[in-house]
Amino acid sequence: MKLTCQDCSLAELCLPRALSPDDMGQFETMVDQRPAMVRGNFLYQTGDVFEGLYAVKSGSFKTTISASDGEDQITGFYLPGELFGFDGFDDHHSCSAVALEHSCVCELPLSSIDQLVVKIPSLRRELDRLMAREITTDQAMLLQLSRRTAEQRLAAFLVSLSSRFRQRGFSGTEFRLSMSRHDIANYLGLAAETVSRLFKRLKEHHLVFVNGRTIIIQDFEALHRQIHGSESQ
Amino acid sequence: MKLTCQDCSLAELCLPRALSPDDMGQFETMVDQRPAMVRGNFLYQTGDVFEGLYAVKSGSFKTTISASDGEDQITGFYLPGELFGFDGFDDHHSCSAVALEHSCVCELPLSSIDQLVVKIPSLRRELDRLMAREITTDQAMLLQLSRRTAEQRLAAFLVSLSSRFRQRGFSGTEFRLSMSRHDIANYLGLAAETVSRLFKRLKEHHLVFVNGRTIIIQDFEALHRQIHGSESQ
DNA sequence: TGAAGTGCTTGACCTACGTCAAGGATCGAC
DNA sequence: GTCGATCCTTGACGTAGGTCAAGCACTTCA
Repeated sequence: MKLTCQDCSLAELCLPRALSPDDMGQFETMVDQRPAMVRGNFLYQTGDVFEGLYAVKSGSFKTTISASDGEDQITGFYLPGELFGFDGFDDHHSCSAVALEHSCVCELPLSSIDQLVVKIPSLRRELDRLMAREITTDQAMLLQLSRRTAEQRLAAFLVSLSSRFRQRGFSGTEFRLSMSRHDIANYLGLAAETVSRLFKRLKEHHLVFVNGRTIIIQDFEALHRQIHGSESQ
Repeated sequence: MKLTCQDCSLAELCLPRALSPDDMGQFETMVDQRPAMVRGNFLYQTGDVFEGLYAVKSGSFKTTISASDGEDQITGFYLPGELFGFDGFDDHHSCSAVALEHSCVCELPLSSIDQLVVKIPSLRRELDRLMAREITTDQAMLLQLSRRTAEQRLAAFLVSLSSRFRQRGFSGTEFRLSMSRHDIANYLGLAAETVSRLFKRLKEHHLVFVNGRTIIIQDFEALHRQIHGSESQ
């Protein structure tokens, strides 16, 4: 029982957003809905042959690259409506994608992409745009990691999640984290203990109410201010 | 007086590498050679409308994103034969490109790209590949910045430059850095003083001979070993 | 209802690297 | 050649955040 893209609640956010109703009809015949995945399942792994792009339908994912020694590095988190897998366009995936919770994706197979972009030039443009955005967010993250304090990184992380949830029609001030403290720390280039201490401080200063993985943003302005240099205290 | 792609010394490295002789003929009618640039000149700046991709013909470039406060973050260095500007596919450039020395680029205008990829499907595939590689290197850099010590980062930087020079037919063991200590530090998320001290140590341990911007790699193996955990001294 | 596993928090301690400051080397302009 | 400006080096010192260790709070499974 397949849900059409037109009926999907994510239609406005997902890839077909850029398409005319006509084109969308063509588009959705190409999209495969994949079986649901449980927490910890791999959608693909480093080195796997590139087969297509994926859109998160429900749940969430992280992508990781493996450090030759020791622990992996998380390179991104993906929420419903977000497209990922661009790292594979060079034939093989350079990272692995793991479900963070019970999740479901739609696949846009490579072969379909090739056929579709010929018929729908605006799709090609949209894919370029998304790929460029992937580059841009990675580079913004580079700046994060090398020029921001632990406090600023966590603030930026929360603000980013908040705005992505809001865009998706969820609350931007109250949400549940699908990733562990450990994952957050890894992504932000910190130790899990540091993240824990920072959450405590945010809570004490009444910027954010934190209870386990439940987040309620209380002072959005102050959080925003923290991202750049301004001392909070 | 325009040099054709066929006669260019970089033909084997640059974008047309993936093309048949026939296609290359078509390709090179579309490429514009830009006037030479001096050190410090901007090829494009953050926010500029995306006009096309650039291939380094001679010299070198850095790309930077601006931190809202204070100093910019360098996101990449580009050597002869390398293509850059992918960050602009989302309509506007998200970073600035600056010449590090007297340099020259070829431009592949966006309009030409659109025309060409229709006629030459392998070009489209090659562009996708390069864009994916840009994502992959950015993500590798994320790992660098969050999981490696200063020493490991500098070793990785030198090894990367070395192999890129070698690929381009230059010596992989003896080369001149076109960027300042400050730029290297910025790129690697370190202080310039730290980079200076690290070069001193590499020299003392006879891994690399360093004299100003001249680099001679003496013990490639040991340098390689440094990239991953193995303690040197 | 308890036992084991996993994730989170907190404290005590330590170190890699940043910052500040000063001096030396190099380069380009005239 | 010499005067500035820029770049690089070196030392002294401070600190943000890592590491280690222990205890707590869940969830899951029987």
